Amino acid sequence: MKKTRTGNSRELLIDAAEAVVLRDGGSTLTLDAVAAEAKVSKGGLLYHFPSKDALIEAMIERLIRTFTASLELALQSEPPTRGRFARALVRAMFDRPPELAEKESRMSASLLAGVANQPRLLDPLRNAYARWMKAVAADGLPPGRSMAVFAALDGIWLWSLFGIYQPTPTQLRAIRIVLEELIATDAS
Amino acid sequence: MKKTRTGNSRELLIDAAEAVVLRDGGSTLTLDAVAAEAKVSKGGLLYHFPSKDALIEAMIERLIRTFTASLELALQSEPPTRGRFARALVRAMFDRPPELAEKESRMSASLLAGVANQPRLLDPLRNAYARWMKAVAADGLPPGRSMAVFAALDGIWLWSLFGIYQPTPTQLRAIRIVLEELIATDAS
DNA sequence: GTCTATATCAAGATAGAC
DNA sequence: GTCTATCTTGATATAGAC
Repeated sequence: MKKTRTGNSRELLIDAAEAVVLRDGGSTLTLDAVAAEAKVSKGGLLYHFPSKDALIEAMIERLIRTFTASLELALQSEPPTRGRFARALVRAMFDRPPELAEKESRMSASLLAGVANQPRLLDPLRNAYARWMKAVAADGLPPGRSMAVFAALDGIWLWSLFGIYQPTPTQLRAIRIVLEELIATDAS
Repeated sequence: MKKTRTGNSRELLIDAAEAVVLRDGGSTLTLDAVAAEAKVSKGGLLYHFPSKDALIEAMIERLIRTFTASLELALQSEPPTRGRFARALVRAMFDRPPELAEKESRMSASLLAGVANQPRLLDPLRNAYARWMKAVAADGLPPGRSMAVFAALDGIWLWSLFGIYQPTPTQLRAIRIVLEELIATDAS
């Protein structure tokens, strides 16, 4: 713990930024709003994050860390048999506390939206996916299965991200069963 | 053809807006840029679309119409057996000319991004999904199958939308086969 | 490290002439 | 229906004091 640095302030500022997005939506993510939320002046904020992009990048990285953590957790309790990674993905997506999932959805949507035109900011996400896709490829199932499961989960995520469609709990259960069968069934 | 109205001008302006987005990205979709592209003044543009939101809404509606049309086409050549809608979805997504798909992806991403904070503008998309989900529910397959297929297609779409991950042709083929088997296989 | 004050700018929208 | 000119706002970022 030698290096406290400015690390803690940064985390607090990211907290504030998240609070703003969750409370008022992504379009209100302005430096003023974040500074106010953190009870800091804009100058103070800009000391830690020299630009708004830097702030957004940090928010994205935190979001990825959070998801990665719950994926790791799910992985640990999966037996190392074929389809392990796919099973962990399914659990990480479906078994997340609903209100947490809802928050992360809104956060993700706002960030994706704010960032879609500056592809560079999505690099951390791209890197994360590249890693996951490697795991998918090494998952031991017949070709395409794990990736199809991954895609389906991301499809549901997309619907929720932009409020495009809200599956009922029954529908979600049905989809989950289909995906789990896809993982469990032997190649045809 | 009695009502020509301002319809044609509107279409030309939407063409221009699309051209701007495709050439320079979504963040450059400004009234000035669209007006310049259409060789019209900003005032002229605003005569037809009283606000930028109105323009974006029209762009979204056109995009939905386009996709709906190719889905209808795919539907027509599918035999009316169980899983018809799911099969049509698969074909509409996979068999689209690649460079067209790429354009539509970029368009969609820019529009989604610009609009994520004003959920009302996504209403046309929500309505379209509501219709499709009805068709999915009536598709005749075991519960969750058609919807899982739909989700998987949208997941791949999401990856492409934001350039998150680019599946190889081999991977795409493998996924497609998995999905088609999911549609064709009897309930387990 | 944090603050205030200010520069700068881009963009949406309005008004009114033609 | 289309144009020019202008208003207004809201946001990023900088400069420099404390």
